[in-house]
Amino acid sequence: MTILDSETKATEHSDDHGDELRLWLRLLTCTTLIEGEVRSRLRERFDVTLPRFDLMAQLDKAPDGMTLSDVSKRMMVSNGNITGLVERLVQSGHVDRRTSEVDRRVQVIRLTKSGRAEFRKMAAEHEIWIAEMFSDLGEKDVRELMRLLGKTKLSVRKAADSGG
Amino acid sequence: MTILDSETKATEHSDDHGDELRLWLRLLTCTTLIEGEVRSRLRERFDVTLPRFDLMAQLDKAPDGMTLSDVSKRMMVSNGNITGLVERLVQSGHVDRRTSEVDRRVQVIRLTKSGRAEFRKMAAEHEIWIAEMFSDLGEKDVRELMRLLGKTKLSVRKAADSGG
DNA sequence: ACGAATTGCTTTAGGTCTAAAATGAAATTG
DNA sequence: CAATTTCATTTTAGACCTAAAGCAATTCGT
Repeated sequence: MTILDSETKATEHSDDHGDELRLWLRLLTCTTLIEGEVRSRLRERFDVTLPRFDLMAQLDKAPDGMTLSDVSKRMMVSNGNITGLVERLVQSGHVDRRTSEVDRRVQVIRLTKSGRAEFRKMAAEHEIWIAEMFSDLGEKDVRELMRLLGKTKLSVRKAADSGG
Repeated sequence: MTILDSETKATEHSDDHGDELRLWLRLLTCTTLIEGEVRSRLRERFDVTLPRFDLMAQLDKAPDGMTLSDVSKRMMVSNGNITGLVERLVQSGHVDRRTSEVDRRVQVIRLTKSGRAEFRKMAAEHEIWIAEMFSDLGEKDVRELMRLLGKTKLSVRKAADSGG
């Protein structure tokens, strides 16, 4: 993987990138399956969408509130997206939004009392659903998967920073 | 993991589902990172969206064409979604769509000649991007991740079938 | 302090996605 | 064979999402 042997590799070791591609597709399949299942259960059980749940999850971890930029970074979605998402959650009374007094560009949002209560109920069930979906994996599997995905995360970030 | 000790577990081992939740969040992060990077590169390099690329990838593997239902199942997205996606690819000349002569409900779609050529070019680069993103993982890591994600896939499907 | 860059958010245009209802074709059933 | 059901697809209504442009507030360099 150093610069030196990358040339060597390119010639002698041919371009066998199929394994990584298959790995990526499998990773994507797992995520899609879980996400779809969570989405459908959230809808049936609580009549809430996944993005709203995710946003509330971020806010639940931040009792002092977050700025829209914070949320956007944490959720890894675009700024413009958050504006509309928050607007709907404000309308439904789950989220409180106010302009910062220190910097009038900034909107600080936080869960309302009822929003937090409702989220906690959903989160409790959600956690059980997830555990259920991973229940065929032993503790060791979970640890190992966690480790390998951690490594993957770093690897992807490195490639994204250098190449994009 | 047997049926027998599942009861024992439930009582003595409390409800520590945090590990699985963290695992899920990490899995989601990895997928989101890779997907975002691929999306942005496809856009910059080929001015194509990820869903279009994905659909073309499915069609490339099926020289005799696919029905919209086939595509919908393979891509794990809703039927209605495919209709619009295909329509745009037909408009841009990448995909050919015709009604089946055996069953007039069915639409058979396939890549056009130019659509296939264009896809192959994109796919070649795409494969390199993916390999690059996983490049910090050794062969052993890749194999192990593949195995664990396979196990995860089965586990999720089981939970989805029984619980949903 | 003052113009330029930056930052935080919103708006816009357009694509993607879902669930649910609707349409039309084929298969099944009494 | 007519009525019903099933199946493939489309339509609808609405939410989600991005990239890019726009706006307003702040900060920076001088």
